[in-house]
Order: sequence, then structure tokens, then C-alpha cells
Amino acid sequence: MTEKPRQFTIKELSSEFDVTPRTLRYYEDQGLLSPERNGQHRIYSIADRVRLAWILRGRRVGFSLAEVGEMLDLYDLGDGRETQRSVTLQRCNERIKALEAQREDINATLKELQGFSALISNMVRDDQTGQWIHAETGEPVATFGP
Amino acid sequence: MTEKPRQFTIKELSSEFDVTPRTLRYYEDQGLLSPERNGQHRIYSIADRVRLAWILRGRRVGFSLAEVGEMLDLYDLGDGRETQRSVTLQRCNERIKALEAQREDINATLKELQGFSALISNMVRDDQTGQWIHAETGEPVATFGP
DNA sequence: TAGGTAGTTGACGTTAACGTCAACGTCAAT
DNA sequence: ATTGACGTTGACGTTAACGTCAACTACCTA
Repeated sequence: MTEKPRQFTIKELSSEFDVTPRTLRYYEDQGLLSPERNGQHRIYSIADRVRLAWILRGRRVGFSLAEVGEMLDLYDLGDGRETQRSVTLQRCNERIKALEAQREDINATLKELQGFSALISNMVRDDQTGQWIHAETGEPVATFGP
Repeated sequence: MTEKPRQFTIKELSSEFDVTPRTLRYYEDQGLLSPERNGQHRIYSIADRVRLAWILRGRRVGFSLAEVGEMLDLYDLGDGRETQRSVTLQRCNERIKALEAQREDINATLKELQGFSALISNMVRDDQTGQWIHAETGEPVATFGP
């Protein structure tokens, strides 16, 4: 029964998530991570690992580091004074709205790309006329362009 | 019957899409737009407008200008030599894969944010104990954190 | 004791995507 | 003929998110 290590060196974590050590130090500079220290070496906990996953996913969906940091802060303010709580809720719901809008953009883009992909893969050159025609319908394919 | 103008000045187009003229000139520098000229003034056509919409949506979903340009080029190569066509198809399908992955990231993030939002809005302070409890179940709400 | 491995802290460099500013052109209206 | 409104071309500035490099430290190993 090998105890799973609940500690990570900077190299372990960075290579697991495929970022450089520099990136982790930068995130720390920006207050997004705060690993323990063993002497001067950084020691990352499982909680740090979870936060890192959050950060990177936030980045992938287009949030800036500042925005990600803000969202992590939302999670962290567990004291829950009333005003803070309502602000948190509001900011959170704004983020949700933005993400939903972005998902719609993605769906629209996907739709066009998929249509375009299908068009291309169904195109074929007509032997007689030399024109591009649809492989099954035989109808000529119109000009390109959005 | 007022003829809809199929031409746009830089200010019309930029303010319609809520970007600055500088942005449109920059896109032109990068080869993403190529409006006509009336003397030294730029004149944008409907096709330019469509391209611009594409560009901006591409930016919103996280593509770089270079990537957007590449995708616009895909649309434009209508000559369709075979090798070009297969490359186009491949690049196109890569983009589709990436977008689908990104949509999954968004869905996951949305799920967490929605759960968090629901948690917050259902929290309420217990009068006796001073603890945070769920408004309906009355059960104490656990600590925060991802 | 020397070397190798793994990490550290500055400090400066880089890239994308514009912003900002200066100097100029042009055309209609006053 | 001057004044704006609108637009133009450089050229330089800016910000975020790191990359890169140099100089250093600490520890393990042969």
C-alpha cells in the first residue's frame, strides 16, 4: 500500500499540467497560488493542485489571471458577511452569463466550421466540365466565402 | 424604398461592432480585411462586414488573429487543388476538435459556478448558533473551497 | 572535494493586440 | 479662406503572460 504523496515539487506539478515552473512562480507572484516552503523550496499541496487545475481551466475558457484570481477569492471568502455575500453572488452570476454567451459563440462557430467541413469533404471535380460538384447530388457547388 | 447602403465608412463599421477604427486598420495590416479605397479613405463592403463579424467572434472564442486569418484563408481558397483541399479539411477538423474541447471546459466551469451560486444564495445564518446553514434543509453548510 | 541535480531570486526580453499621439490630407460648409 | 468633421499614415507606448538568462544555494553522491 503505497501512500499517495500529498505533496508536490514544482517540477512534478508543472510537468503534470504541462506548464513551466516559471508559470507556477508567476501565478504565485500574482497571488493565485501560495504553496508552503521547505526552506526555500516550494511545496505544493493537493489543494494547490486543485487550484492550479481551476486556474488553467479558467485560462482555457478565456478568463484573465486577474479574473481567475477574483473567482478563487470568491470561493475563499467563507466568512460571509452579508454585503460580501451578495456581491459575490452577483459577480458569480455575471460570470455565468458571460460563459453562457461564449458557449453560444462557440456553438455558432462550430456550426459554420462543421458545415464548411462537410462541404469540402463532399466536393468532387466533375470529369466533363471540370467544375466542383457535390459528390452525391451532382449539383455544382457554389462559390466559397462566409 | 430606401436603398440600404452596401458601403460603410470606417467609423460606421467600427461603432456598429463596438471597436475602434484603429482596430480595423490593424486587422487590415494583418491581412484580415482589405477594403476598397476612395482616394485614401477606406470603403468597407458587406463582405468586409461579414468577415469582420467572423473575426470578432473568432476572437471572442479565443482564437488569435493569426488563427482567424488562417481560417478565413481556408474559406478563400476556392481553387481547390487536391492537396490544399485535404489540408484545409484537416485544419478545419482540428479547429472543430479544439472548440468542442473548449465547450466542455466551459460546461464544467459553468457547472461549478452554478453550484457555487446556488450554495451561496441558499445559505443563511442560524440565529442560535451563528453558523451558516442551508435555508431549507437547515443543515450546516460545510467549508468553502474548490 | 568536486560535481550534479533541483531549485531559488531578480532582471530583462518578448509577443499580441491594440492605444495614443502627432502631423497631415480633403472636402463641404461657413 | 478658414474651420471642422472625418480620415490617413507612421511611430511609439502599453499590458498580460509568460520566456530567458545569470548568479546563487542547498543537498546528495561518487
